[in-house]
Amino acid sequence: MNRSFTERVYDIVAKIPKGGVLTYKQVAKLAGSPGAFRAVGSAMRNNPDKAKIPCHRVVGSDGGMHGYAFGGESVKIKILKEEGVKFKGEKVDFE
DNA sequence: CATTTGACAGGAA
DNA sequence: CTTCCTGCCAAAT
Repeated sequence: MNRSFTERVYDIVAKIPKGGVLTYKQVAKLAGSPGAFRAVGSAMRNNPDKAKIPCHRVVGSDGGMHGYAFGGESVKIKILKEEGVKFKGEKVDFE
């Protein structure tokens, strides 16, 4: 398991089901460091493989986004809607 | 080893 | 509701 925290994050994000969204905090927690949500964002920004890392399924604590490395936040929201995620204004609607 | 940075979170004003 | 500050963690330089 020579996997860095970031590697683990990629694995977790890649496992997010379609129509589902996890917060940076959740991903960080699942990755083993419940306080490393910042490192999670850094990993997403690196995004070594967008085809396997749906970073658009990772949102902030308020269900909003802070950026998207492949088109912009607007596109990110659009993709999530296409995935079947409900939106509340410009933020993901949890439930 | 020390410093800087970042797609964050939470609280205060 | 918006803006600023602080705290936390990991990777990069």
